[in-house]
Amino acid sequence: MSAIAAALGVSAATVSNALSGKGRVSPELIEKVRAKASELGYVPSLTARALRTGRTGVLGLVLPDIANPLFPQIAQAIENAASNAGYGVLIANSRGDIAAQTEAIGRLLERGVDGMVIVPRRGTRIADVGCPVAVIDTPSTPGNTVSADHWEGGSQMGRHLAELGHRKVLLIGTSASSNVQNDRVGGLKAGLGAQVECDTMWIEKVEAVSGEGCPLGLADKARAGFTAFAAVSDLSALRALTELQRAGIGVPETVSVTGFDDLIWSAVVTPALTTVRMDMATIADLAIAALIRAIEPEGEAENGAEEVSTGNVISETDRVPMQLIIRQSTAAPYAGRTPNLHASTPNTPTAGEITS
Amino acid sequence: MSAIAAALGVSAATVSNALSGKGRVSPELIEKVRAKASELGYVPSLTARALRTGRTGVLGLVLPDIANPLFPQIAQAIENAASNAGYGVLIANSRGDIAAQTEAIGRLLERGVDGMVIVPRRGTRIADVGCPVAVIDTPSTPGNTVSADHWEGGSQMGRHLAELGHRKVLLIGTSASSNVQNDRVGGLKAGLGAQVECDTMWIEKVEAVSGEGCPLGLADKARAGFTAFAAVSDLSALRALTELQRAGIGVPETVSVTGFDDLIWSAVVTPALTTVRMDMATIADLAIAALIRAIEPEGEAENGAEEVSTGNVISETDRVPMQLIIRQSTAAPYAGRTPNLHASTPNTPTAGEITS
DNA sequence: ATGCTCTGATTAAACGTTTAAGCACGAATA
DNA sequence: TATTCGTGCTTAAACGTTTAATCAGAGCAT
Repeated sequence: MSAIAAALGVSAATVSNALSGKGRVSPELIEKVRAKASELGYVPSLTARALRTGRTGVLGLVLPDIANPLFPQIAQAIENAASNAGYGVLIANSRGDIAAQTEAIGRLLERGVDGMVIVPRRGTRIADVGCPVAVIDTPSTPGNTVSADHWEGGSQMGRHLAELGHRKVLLIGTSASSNVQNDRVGGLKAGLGAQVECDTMWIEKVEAVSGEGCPLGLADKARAGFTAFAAVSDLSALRALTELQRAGIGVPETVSVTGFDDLIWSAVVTPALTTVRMDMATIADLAIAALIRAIEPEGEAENGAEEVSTGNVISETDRVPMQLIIRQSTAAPYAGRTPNLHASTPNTPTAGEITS
Repeated sequence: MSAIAAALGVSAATVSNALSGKGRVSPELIEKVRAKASELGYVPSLTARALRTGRTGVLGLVLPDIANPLFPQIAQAIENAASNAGYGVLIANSRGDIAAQTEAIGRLLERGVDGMVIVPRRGTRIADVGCPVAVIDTPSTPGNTVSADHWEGGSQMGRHLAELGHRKVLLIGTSASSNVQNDRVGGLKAGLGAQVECDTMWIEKVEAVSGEGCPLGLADKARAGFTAFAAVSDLSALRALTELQRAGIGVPETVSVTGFDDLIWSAVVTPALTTVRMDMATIADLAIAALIRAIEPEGEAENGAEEVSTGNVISETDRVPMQLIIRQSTAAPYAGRTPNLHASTPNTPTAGEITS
């Protein structure tokens, strides 16, 4: 920057003003400065700027169990939204335990992030950490900034299943302590309506008894009359799907299987999974926007309130709708009441056809 | 820091020296400074330090298609290794195209990262970017810093299959232009040995003809005598597994299916997938170590070479072994020559057993 | 006693910005 | 004609460190 100033015979301050458009600089000079800057290949030192202004232009992203297959989607969406807004993204993982989570938050704070988005480990509440925080969890948890409307997504899926004619469905979740899973289950039940019988299986509980990775006994359930298995995540859906297939139970001819999140493999397995997808892009946009609103000084806020708020930030809309994606893993139940049984599943050839 | 200096009646420089142990400070004073520092809850300003020293303590991580399900593993391992070494990790995604990749690199550079680890989009070569770079690709590509020994992993898997008695196996990859997939295929062929017949199917090619997500026609292949389907990634393996199951072909009783990478679902599907896992933790450690070696001034390098190198950095070992994980999706072929056919698959009950 | 070296500390500059305050000058106002 | 004002720029301080250079004093050999 001083090089530009020297080359043009002006002061460094003027160059700064010219480039930022803040002070009073003549239009012609601004042009000359711009020209010289790009001629010299000037890139501002974000470090120096950070030191002076106290803002680093970096946001932290803390994720719970990083092994979560949803992570790529989230990270990508956040990174995208942040970099569109001119911010960088520093990652930190709070693998599992709460101690690691607070430690990760501490590390981000030390690096001077201007704010952070946290998708909390299930059940944890984020205390005031000393910088603006956007929490992505589920609308029903207090302190949530923005998230997918998991309840409504479940309800869409429930209606889909009910409309197909299912009257006895098994809901499958992993952990009963997860807010988002509970919301999804709640929505599912609501969408299915009062006239359909449903039961909920929490995988964590059956694994506590029978060991990790144990069979879920889904074939028995099918024999007991369940015609649909609505998992609350695609991973569980995949588990259900393969277990049923292995047992020789046709999906979707005999029973239907559904998931949540539209993970990478959902479209690729046979039969392709019917699922519901969250709109991570707009969730990320909203979260970042809320964060930035808290970070950057409000133009009109003349009086007081100069401090950036240091707690959880809020968004104008805290829930964004999910999208039902109907693929091949759902159909009317084998003994369904719908008359056009086969017509409703044109894309699902029988085993014989698929191998021909 | 000046607060500490004032409280103790010494100069700020002395405090700095005391805390860093660099200058000449009396032991007692060092103690007092330490005490005062923690009493006052002093945290150094990394920004100011960065401005002064020119090093930010931040590493960049640029990932190819961020939707890659391997991403969580990589990100977690890198973040872990970096933060153990006292560095932060800034992420950037080069979704697909090369332009985005160079743009992402540029953004990281602007933020003043001290170095970056790049897992390149398949086929791209990383030019000198102006800071130390660790490339994680595959040992056979030039410029690679460190990576899993994909070839050797393939060879392990090949031997496993050959030992089980398979004599005709189908290799399944997605893209023929991927270096790591080619290495895996090469290793597979070598491990299978000369006496087993094998064919390679590139999914990208069949999808170019039949459309994305089309059936792969694997049942036909099974009927044509292939007894094992060795995919070069777990995603393809999953696709193969479900397609075969759907067609009523038993895995592993009739044919075996294997994958690569031990992704999240591999252990959870039925039958659990036999696969080979890469040791991302030590890969990340090596990459970060190599990077840091290039970044931090060598203690003994008195003369010249003060500049940090600005190109691809090298590691003492460029390949780390993969680990074969044998689960339930592999067994001797139905018509195999091995006499103890059933004894070799104790963990794989038949369909009838699993549903009892 | 004088000069030398070693020790423990201080001073001051520097990193590259931003920004409040000041200054000179010409135009508009009284 | 004297005062005020707006414009276009400069000066200087500040952000919080690090580090080279300097310095005062003590111990020690000459």
